[in-house]
Amino acid sequence: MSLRHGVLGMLTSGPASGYDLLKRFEQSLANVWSATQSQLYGELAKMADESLVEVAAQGPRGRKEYAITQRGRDELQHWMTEVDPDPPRRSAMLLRVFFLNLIPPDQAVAYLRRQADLAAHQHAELAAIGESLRDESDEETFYGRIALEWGLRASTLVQEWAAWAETQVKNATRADT
Amino acid sequence: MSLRHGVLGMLTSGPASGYDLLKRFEQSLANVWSATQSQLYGELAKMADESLVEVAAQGPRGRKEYAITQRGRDELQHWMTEVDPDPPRRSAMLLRVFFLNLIPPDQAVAYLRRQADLAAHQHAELAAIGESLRDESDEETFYGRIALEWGLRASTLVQEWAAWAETQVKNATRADT
DNA sequence: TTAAACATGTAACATGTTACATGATTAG
DNA sequence: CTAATCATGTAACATGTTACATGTTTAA
Repeated sequence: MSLRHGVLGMLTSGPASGYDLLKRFEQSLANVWSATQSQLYGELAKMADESLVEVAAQGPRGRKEYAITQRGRDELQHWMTEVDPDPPRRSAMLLRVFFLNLIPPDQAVAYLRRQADLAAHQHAELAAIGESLRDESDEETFYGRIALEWGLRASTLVQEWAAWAETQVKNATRADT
Repeated sequence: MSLRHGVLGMLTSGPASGYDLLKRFEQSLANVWSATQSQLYGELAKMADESLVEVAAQGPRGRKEYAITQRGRDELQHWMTEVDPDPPRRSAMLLRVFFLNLIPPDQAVAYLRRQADLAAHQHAELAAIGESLRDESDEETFYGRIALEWGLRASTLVQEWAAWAETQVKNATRADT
């Protein structure tokens, strides 16, 4: 149920339409909580039903600007301070690692290198976002930078871990023969 | 569509029933790919329809032992070597970080400390699993250990990052006044 | 004899993805 | 005038969770 909290959080910086929200999810939240257009419109309707948001204004092309209500603020507050985040329960990358014994060691090594490469690319992308934030000063982006730092460290971790794993596989292979 | 690949991977070490598979998912795969009983029975039925697995034997209490077929092995091989794993698209923990500006700095710090604590607990649990694997020798557990090492490093990362973030928040707060 | 473990299956519901359908407004 | 952007909505389908329903076998 975190999509709604993402929406509520976005609405704290001002009213927005479903369309606006989609852009914001794609831009700033893409790496943290993805959402599709379809999901957003559906969730906004449900949240309006439950009075967590309300239609504050209408615009051209049937545009509906939603604003967060007090109930919405309360719900967001509660979620922020009293609900522990669920840890991620699934990693497609690690699931494959579990079954790497099913392919020859050289292919396992290729898999690990590929993961390191993907992580390097991700690191570069995140670093670019960091660069683009260079001018923008604090307040608005402060915690965005904190989250960004997590991403930077996580992608470095994958690269280091994959390199370590590669040496493990090679040692084991040599010891085998 | 990775549940089915998890099942296929499990079945490479021999035939198993839905019940067996559930235990194995709970024990060894819990941190990597979770699955419920309901999901497993449903997926096994679908996979049998598609000839990726077959009922190899029946046992007491209506027990059905499924075995992987050649088609299943081919599918698994393809997934392992030719399909890039999807990166995780959602982190409830980081989503909250994005909105930490909505709560007072001392509460934001409390949030970060809580995440560090949770990560420390997770690290301890994983270390215990590592200990329990101490006796068990290679082959079977080799790549499990590699995956475990990822978990250990990831939980350390969260602790270090949270500590760093805490200093950032404190510096910013002091500079503010 | 009775509790725990074994064993399967399904219904209801929540969440998430892709594709389709429709139309208004703006900028070049 | 016409392409891009703005804007909403829904249908179909896939995936995932919780709860219910049912019955057998084994071990204490």
